Amino acid sequence: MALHEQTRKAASEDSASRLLAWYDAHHRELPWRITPRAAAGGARPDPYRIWLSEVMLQQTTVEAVKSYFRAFVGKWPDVKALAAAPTEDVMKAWAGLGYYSRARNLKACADLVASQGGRFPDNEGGLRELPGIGAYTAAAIAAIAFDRPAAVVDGNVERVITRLYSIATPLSEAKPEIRALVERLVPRTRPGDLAQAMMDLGATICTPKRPRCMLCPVREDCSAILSGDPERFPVRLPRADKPLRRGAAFVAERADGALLLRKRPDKGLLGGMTEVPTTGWTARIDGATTADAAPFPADWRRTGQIAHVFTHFALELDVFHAQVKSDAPEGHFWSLAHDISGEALPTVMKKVIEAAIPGATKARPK
DNA sequence: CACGCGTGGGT
DNA sequence: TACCCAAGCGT
Repeated sequence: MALHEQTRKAASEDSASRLLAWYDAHHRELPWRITPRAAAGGARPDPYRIWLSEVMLQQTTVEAVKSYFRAFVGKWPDVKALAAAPTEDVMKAWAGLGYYSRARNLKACADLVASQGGRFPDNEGGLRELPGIGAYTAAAIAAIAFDRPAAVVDGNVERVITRLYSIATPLSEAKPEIRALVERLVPRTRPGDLAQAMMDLGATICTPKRPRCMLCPVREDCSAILSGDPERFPVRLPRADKPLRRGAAFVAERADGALLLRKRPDKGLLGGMTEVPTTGWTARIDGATTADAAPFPADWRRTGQIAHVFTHFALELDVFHAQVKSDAPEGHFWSLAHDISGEALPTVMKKVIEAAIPGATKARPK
C-alpha cells in the first residue's frame, strides 16, 4: 500500500472514530431505535421496524414519520400482520405521508417476506431485490439491523461527504466518488451506528443552510470549512421550473352528509388513493364550461379554490359543491361523514373537501 | 438516466 | 414570498 493511501486510510479511520464518539454522546431517541443500553447488551434492532422506518423516511422528514410509524406498528406489529392486512387499509394508514407508491410496495414487500417465512434477508443483495428497497434502503437495513459493513449513502451522507472532501462536481456525477469515500469510512465494527451518525450529523449539524460547524465532531477533518463557505456543497444542477396546472373538483354531498368519492388508478400520481371527482388537471378555466365537466348534472355552486404544490407541478383547483340525491355513478361510492377522516385521501383532496365543507375531514365520533 | 412521484417545515 | 429540500425508488 502506498504511503499516501495509508495516510488517507488513517484519516478516514480518525473521522469514523470521531463520528461514532459523537453519535454515542448525542444519541437521538427515535421510535425505531433501540436504547444504547440495550445495544450495549448485544441487542439488535427489529429488522421489520428498521425496514418500515427506512421506507417511511425516504424523502420524508423524521418529524413527519414519527406518528405514522407508531400507528403502523400499533396496527401491524410484525411483517406477517402487515401481510395479512388489506392493501386498502395500508393505503388509508399511509394517507398524508406522500409518495404513495411506497405504501403499495411496502405491502408487496411484506407479502413476499411473509410468504418466505417472515424473515427479511440479512444481507444487502437479498434486500435489494425486494419491492420498494433500493440501494440506500438495502444498505441501511443491512448495516443497522444486521451489522453488515454496507456503504449507506443518502442525501445527508452526500452533503457530509461533499463538504468533508470539497467535492465540487455536481451531485449526479459525483455519486460514484461519494460512494467510494463512504466505503473507505465504514468501520469493521458498528457499521450501522456509523451510518446513523452520518445521517444524524447531516440532519442536525451539517445542515443544508447555516451548518453548525463549530459543533461538528469532524470539523478538523473538513475541507469545506477551510474554504469558508461549506454551504456551497453539494453542488446541484439547476432544476426545471414548475408548470401550473388547473382544473375543477366536485364535492357532491348527500342529505345524510355522505360524500361522493372514487378510487384513482393504482399507478401514477396519487396512485391507488381516493379522490373526489375532478376534471383533468390541464383543463383551462373557461368560466361556464367547468361545471359541465362534473360527473353528473347538479346545482353546482363554486365554493372556493385550492392550491397545492406537487414535486413537478403546481395545481389550482376550483371547488364546486352540490347537494345531490342520487345513486353513486359507475366507479364512485358514497362515504359517510364519520368515515371521511379514515379514507385514503391525499392531502390535496382533504384541502378540496375542506374548501367545500369546512371541518368535514376532521375525525368525528360515530 | 432523467424524470415522475407528496408533503410539510425551514429560511 | 418563494424557494429549498428531506433517511429514494421505479421505470
